Amino acid sequence: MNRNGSYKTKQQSAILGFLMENKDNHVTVNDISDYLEQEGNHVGVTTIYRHLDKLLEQGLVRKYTVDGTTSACFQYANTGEECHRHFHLKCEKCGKLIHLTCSHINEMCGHIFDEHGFRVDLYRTVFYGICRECSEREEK
Amino acid sequence: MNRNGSYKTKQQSAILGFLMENKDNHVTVNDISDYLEQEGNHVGVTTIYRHLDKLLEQGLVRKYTVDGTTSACFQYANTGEECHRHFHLKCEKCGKLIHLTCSHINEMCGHIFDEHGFRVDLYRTVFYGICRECSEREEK
DNA sequence: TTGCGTGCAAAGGTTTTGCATGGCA
DNA sequence: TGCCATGCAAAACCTTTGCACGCAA
Repeated sequence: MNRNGSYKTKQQSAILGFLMENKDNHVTVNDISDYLEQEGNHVGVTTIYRHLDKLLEQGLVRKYTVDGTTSACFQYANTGEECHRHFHLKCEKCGKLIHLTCSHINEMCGHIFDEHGFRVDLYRTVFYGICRECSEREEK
Repeated sequence: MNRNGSYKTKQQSAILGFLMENKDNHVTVNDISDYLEQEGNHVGVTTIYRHLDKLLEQGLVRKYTVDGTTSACFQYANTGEECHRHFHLKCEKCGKLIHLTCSHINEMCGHIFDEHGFRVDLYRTVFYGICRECSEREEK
């Protein structure tokens, strides 16, 4: 980090710190802004966008958009393999976004690639459906 | 169509017509607006957004966000029942929509339901990724 | 001191909402 | 006639850009 003449600043480490704390979830620029504000640590959104752009270039975060949302989602990119198995379930009833780690998914993506030549991008893919709670609520 | 007290209008059929003509590609609100304008058939963007919302609810179009673009993409969706049985791959490079029937996917959905209580709606779910052709093109 | 970092304000773009008018049935 | 549909304008958002000032090294 901090290559070719860039400075270390409080804002930078605050943003990166929040991203790392939430490495299991994606966050929006608003999430970051609100959190820092709440911490009594105001950082302008401009600065947040600019840091995210840099982190993106360095490959330290991933950016994606989830269907049905308007703003971009960012997530700290851990280098572990698990993140390739991390996928998203979106409940169409309550809107809840579920983060799930499951080896079956990985297996299936491998199959799709081997058999059909299509490389699935799990970061971008969201499974729509009905979550357990909403299913149970419906049955009554 | 035209259930519960909705009217048929020129704008409606113009929009749907354009979507159907371009069912192999995704289009943006701007594409629709520009095309209709060019045809001497002005339709306000508000109207386009409202129709797309309705069509989305009825499952007649799909909505995507493709990385690197700012505006949402829409694509006419086949209404055939087969679409409930197979699943969809969307190439992020060329925009192609691939319909695939594969037992692995059903197996995996069964697993997600059994293990995680989440009932996946294959009709609404789209797998994002890169298709074989675009992969091969990239390698060069 | 030097030059990048910051943040406000403003601009640019997409999507939504309010409201008066138009048009289908 | 009774509603829904339409479209303009304006608002609401998200994101980027310009510019003066702040701050790390």
